[in-house]
Amino acid sequence: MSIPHELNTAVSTAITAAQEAGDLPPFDLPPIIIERPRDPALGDYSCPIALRLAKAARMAPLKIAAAIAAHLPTLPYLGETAVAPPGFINFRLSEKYVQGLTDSILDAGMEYGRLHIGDGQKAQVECVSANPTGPITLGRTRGGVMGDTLARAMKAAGYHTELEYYYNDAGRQITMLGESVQIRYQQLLGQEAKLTDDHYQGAYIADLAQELYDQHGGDLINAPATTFGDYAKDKISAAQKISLARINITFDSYFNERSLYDSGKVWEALETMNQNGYVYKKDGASWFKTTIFGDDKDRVLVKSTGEPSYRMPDIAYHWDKAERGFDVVVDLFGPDHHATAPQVLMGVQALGYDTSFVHTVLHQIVSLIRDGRQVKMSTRRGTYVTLDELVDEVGADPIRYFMISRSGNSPVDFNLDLAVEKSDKNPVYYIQNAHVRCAGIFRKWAAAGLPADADKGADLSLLTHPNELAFLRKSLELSEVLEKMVTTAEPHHLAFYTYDLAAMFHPAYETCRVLHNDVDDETRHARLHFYRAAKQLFARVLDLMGMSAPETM
RNA sequence: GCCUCAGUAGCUCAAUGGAUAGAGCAACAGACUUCUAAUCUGUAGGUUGGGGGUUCGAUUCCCUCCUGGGGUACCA
Repeated sequence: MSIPHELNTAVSTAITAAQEAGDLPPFDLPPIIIERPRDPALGDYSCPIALRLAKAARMAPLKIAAAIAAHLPTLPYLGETAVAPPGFINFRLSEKYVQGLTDSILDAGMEYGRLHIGDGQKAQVECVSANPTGPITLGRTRGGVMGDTLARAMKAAGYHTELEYYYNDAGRQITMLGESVQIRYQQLLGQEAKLTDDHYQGAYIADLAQELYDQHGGDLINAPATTFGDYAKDKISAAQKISLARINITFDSYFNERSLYDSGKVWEALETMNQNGYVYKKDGASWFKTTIFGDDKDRVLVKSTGEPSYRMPDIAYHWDKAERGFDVVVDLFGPDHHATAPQVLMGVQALGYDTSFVHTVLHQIVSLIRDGRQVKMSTRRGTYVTLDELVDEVGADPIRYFMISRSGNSPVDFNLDLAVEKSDKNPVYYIQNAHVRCAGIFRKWAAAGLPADADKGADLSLLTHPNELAFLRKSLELSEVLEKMVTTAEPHHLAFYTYDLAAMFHPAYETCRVLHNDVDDETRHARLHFYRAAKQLFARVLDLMGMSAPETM
């Protein structure tokens, strides 16, 4: 159990004990909150419960705080506990405990920060879910990085987590894809054929047509559009997987939209919604009474052509998720889906399911900045920048970092110049350089012929510099950050935390040298241990973000 | 019109209803015979869009107005 949770319990028992002793009157206990004080000088943790109890207890907050503090059980890792106006109870970790965090980090290794709040629970994160009709765009990339980062955090929190990609291999978009390739193919054969505005314009369409021509010559001239569509979607989907793998996103499962038709799930869902009284016919189409759920108008489920609208299979898909029994499902949607995401959940409710297990995470757009100016992109004209192009230009690590460097509610301005800059202005570089600096110490140590395990059994009480202690205190926060990420489904907390961690590391590196002549052997060994732990911790947090931890740069 | 996101330092953004609203960039002033200065130290910078309300306490919750982005298909 993490320290905030233990403090929570401790405060709770202290209040009960104070009440039994007659130091506090009886009252209903509101939720106890343990937080980090704004000013670290006040302590490591803080509890404002006394302020909240003032009214119910009819006592001055300061007196309540004192009564609680007097009944607190002793906890091994705590130093002093103080009561401060207007009524805070402030907790401070003992220095010995903080110094010992080096061992905690090294013992836990790549499991450091592990939580148990998700133990025994099944979770799913769904993201990207682009149609296999073109390259991965930056918007989908953002959702993918956010989703993958959340999935990593959820695994660290104990959830059995799978990352899923909903593969839209049915419907109108695939039809248009097939026709687009077919038309390009016909053009290669010198036939009169033209793309309309609804077709895909990108150069990759012509490339696919050329591939088919190279393989089959003119033999496909009478083949149906589906022949071209099936070929194109398989090729494009394979390319999408490769693109995403380049930024360390690999999916545990691909869910095919087509399977929802093959299994009859789509029509079964419609029928069930109909039986539950949520569907009616109008103008030859089947409508979903979303207004029952507060929508401003009803929505079409099946078009008058008899073809389901995109909504119908999406509902069936989420119905399937509900039946698969996940305890938590996280769905990531870009700004173009902000309106439709709630409609899908309404559908699941119309099917008789509680949808509170689904967390929809929305994010805003990504724009590229080059030379201080926004890069113009247009999906229609096919002049958008793809994930592959971005990886080619800046590499995977900056993409992973910058895509979670803002709250999903804020747009991301991806600065191409900054992303590759080798200086402290570039947060990616700044963070990774902390790991590099640690690695440098061990390289130098080995080059000097010193024993690799010299820090074994080192006297950790020599780690007394405020910069060292501040870094170690920060290291303890990882599990709290992971918990916040999981409970709020907000991955940006990890990006900020990691930056802060680096900002606490570099001052320690400047002030607490290892190999300098004026450092005595005892201190030298303790510090070597400190940097061993620091290196391990940066490897850990970088891994949680899907980034590399380089030895040199 | 309706839905949604945003409005916080010059700029880009943080801040589970708590203490003096924080970082980075930009600006200014300093620090290298260095385990790579690929960094550090310091200064300055605020009516949290306006106005109400709830609360012991509001950037945070509620109402209202203003401004900007996105969405508002029998496309996905």
